[in-house]
Amino acid sequence: MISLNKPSLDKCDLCLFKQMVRQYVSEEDFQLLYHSTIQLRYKKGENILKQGSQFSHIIFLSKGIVKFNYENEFGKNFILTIVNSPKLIGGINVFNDATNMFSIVAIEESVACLIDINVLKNLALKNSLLTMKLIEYASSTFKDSILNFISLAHKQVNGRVAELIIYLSEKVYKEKDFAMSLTRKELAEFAGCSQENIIHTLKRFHKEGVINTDGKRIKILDFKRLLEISKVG
Amino acid sequence: MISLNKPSLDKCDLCLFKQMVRQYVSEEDFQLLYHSTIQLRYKKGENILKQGSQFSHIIFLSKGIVKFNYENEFGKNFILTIVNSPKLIGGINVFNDATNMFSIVAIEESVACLIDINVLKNLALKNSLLTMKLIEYASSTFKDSILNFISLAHKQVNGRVAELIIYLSEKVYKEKDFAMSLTRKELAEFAGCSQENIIHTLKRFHKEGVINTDGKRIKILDFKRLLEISKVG
DNA sequence: CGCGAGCTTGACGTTGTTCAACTAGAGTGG
DNA sequence: CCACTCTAGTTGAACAACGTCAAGCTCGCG
Repeated sequence: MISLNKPSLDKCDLCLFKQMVRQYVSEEDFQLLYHSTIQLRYKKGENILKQGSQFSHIIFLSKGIVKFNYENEFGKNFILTIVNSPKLIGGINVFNDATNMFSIVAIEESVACLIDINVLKNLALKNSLLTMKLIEYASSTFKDSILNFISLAHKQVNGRVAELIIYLSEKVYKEKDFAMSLTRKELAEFAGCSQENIIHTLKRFHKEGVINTDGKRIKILDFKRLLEISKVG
Repeated sequence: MISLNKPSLDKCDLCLFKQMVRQYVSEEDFQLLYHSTIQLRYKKGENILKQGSQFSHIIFLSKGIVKFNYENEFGKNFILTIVNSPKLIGGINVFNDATNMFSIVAIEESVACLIDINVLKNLALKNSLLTMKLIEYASSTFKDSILNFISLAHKQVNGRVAELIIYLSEKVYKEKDFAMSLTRKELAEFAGCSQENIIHTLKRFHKEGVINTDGKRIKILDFKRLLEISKVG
């Protein structure tokens, strides 16, 4: 965590989350929330939220890309999902005050607003509609992650890598031709296989003319074929 | 679905969910909820809730055991988790009115109360605390399922089967020696491997004296060893 | 220039799937 | 009461997928 700025109201206007909250609460309550929010900047690789820590803030990712990382009892990492801004993250267990199920780590320079959970809870107590909207907002991100994870779980590496490329292209980088900020090791943690297997598979796709790889740059050449591979598994 | 009875208030007293709701709403509102609830009995193998269908009821499983089943685009099934009564199930996307992510299927004769989602929503709108409690209640079941699934996802079959046996023993049947109502095929869908692999693995465990298998009956002989296998993966 | 991190390669053994054949028990109908 | 069939379970062999290992490569940086 590098800088700690009180966000200007200008910046907050760009924040979809605050826009949403604003619809349902009074200006007074909004100001309360605004003053209990801190905006932080994260460098690549920094933890925004640590697995096992106490849940204290709702996080709105206003800029950057993050990974949801789960570490098992043997120190092995799995990437549950990767999401792009702007998005409300880490908000699923808002009303379930437990510890965080996973870490959230910036994989590119990111900016996040940390909204105090207790202040938000107090607002929500006064306002059911807000509560519902919060849940709706938070659970959709969560649901996507899970579906993504389920989908990955029982496919062979070919299918998983194909799906992963499509996911990165469509949901994260929003380009058919993108330069990832993920290492091969991270790709492996995402696909749930060994690093070497990722490399072999990418190379195979490259040779077959499905994609073009050049270091961290991936270009999708034959989307239809890629989709087919991802489906057949 | 066999019988369709209006539950007696007596029976409702046993329903943990209704007990919970009762704490937060007026008797009048509770009656409203009560009259919009139907209680159904399901035979083994019957769908309580179908993947892809519209979300219309919150389900309280008052008796029986169910599986959460996910079917992919090729008709292949995966069991996400198996839960025992009493438990609130299928309630995670209450405020996210989408379609159901998975099917819920009775694997033993079960009884469930279907609570009308719109009536509940109206109550929740008047009562934030209820909303929060609902979320809390529903998301804890969901969270467990997910953790369970993540844990299974990246282990080898040995570890997955060991974990599965422990799970069934501790969370579902609550005995070290239990008679499952699951077929080998279902075990395979739970562990995410082939039926034959399940059989081979169970046999190996049997030979090594870790468990005793006799058809659908499983007896854990060496729990410590089983735990070890499940951890190492 | 040398070092280290990330990446690549191919060989090899292990794990897991598929397939085909077989067994056992339950239900059915002549 | 026996033959037939259907389903669940079991077995082992062949084959494919995958992880591991060990070695080498490349690029950026001190």
